[in-house]
Amino acid sequence: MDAMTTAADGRRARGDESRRQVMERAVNLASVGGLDGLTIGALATETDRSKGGVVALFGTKEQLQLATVEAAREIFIERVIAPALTVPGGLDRLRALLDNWLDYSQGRVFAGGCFFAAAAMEVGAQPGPVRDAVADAMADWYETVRRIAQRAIDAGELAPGADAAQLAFEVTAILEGANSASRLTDSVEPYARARVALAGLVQPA
Amino acid sequence: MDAMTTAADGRRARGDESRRQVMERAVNLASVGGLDGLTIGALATETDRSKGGVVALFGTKEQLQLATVEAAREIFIERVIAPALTVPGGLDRLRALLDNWLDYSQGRVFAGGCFFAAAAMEVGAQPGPVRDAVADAMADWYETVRRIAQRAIDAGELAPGADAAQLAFEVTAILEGANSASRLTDSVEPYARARVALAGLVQPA
DNA sequence: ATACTATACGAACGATCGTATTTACACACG
DNA sequence: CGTGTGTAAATACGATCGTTCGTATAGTAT
Repeated sequence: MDAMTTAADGRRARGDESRRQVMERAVNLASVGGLDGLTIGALATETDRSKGGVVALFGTKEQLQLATVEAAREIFIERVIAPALTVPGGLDRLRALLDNWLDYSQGRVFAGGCFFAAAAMEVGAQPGPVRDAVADAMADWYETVRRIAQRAIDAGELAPGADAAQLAFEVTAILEGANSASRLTDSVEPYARARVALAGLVQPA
Repeated sequence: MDAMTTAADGRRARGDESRRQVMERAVNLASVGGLDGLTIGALATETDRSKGGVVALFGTKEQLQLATVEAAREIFIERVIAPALTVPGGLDRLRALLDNWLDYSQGRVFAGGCFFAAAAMEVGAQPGPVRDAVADAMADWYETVRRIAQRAIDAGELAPGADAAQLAFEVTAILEGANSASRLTDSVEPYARARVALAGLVQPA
């Protein structure tokens, strides 16, 4: 029993590829119909698989939901956070982060807009592992914004006495507000309003 | 056939009372489990009725959802908007409106926090009459904030050149952000942050 | 008295839900 | 080569979904 079982297993590779394909659909279905509206049967049909096949890959529905949250998290990091980390820390990085988020939401990386904004409202009042996973992801995001903002403050590029946590709250609220309003009004105007608001919140000292 | 059929109909009165009782439960169930998670069977069980009885009162599930949105709207108006309209127009009325909203959300008038914030994220990507009803309610709310803010601007109690629509967007985003964060973190801290943010947005000229 | 309407129930419908079981096949490894 | 394990389908299970139906009761209207 090797501690590191050789990665060259045709079955594992095949299963991983299947999981990847199913997940690609799952995150989009969930971003539209919610994590609860994401059903094993519909997921199987849309990926040309049997229900049993999906169950074999992910187990119970709750495990499927947790895997979906994790997959969405990876996409979010790849699209929003990682590119911002290539920008020098400070105000520029903070601006890049927020721009990335607006592009991610407006560009409908997930069919239903921001996956986590929808998930947070859906499971926010329903205790359980799925809610915890979503709450963790949101806390991570909030903390990322706070940390990057703090660095901009420390660098003297924002008001010296500014409260990074307060700024993170306001900034994330504006972002989510744009996402929500845009979906409900089928308009991109809220994103323009968000950019105006953010310009006011994130400006040189 | 009178144009105005007399209101004194024992059957109507009995039905209206039944509808009222069922709706009282429906809005709370929906605020926790969503408009889709609101099932006829569960609603019947919780109100000690048969499924057929609930169907007789509301018709299809979609009609039940529409009635639920309308009932929530009335409660929202009663708790948030109406009390603010008793305050003299201007900055005071705007502040009263926002305070009422925070009390309404934090006080959990609906078990799951703001009914419309949850409903908007749930049905925002699902076209249909229910989405339209929620969008209407949200547009009304946004317009109410904008109108009251405009009056404060006209009265010279806010920055003269301020854009009421932009202010309404920012203010509602902060409110929803507090509601969402509070639910996910089981904390009232977001409401304090919201009050700080609103104090900055809504301050005398 | 009669016809009509508005609740309300209880039972059943077909569909779909999540899950479990069984079987078949592909590949790894001793 | 044979044994074990992971992938996947097929099938079936009980539960619950939304809806429909038939029936009963109560109140209104003619």
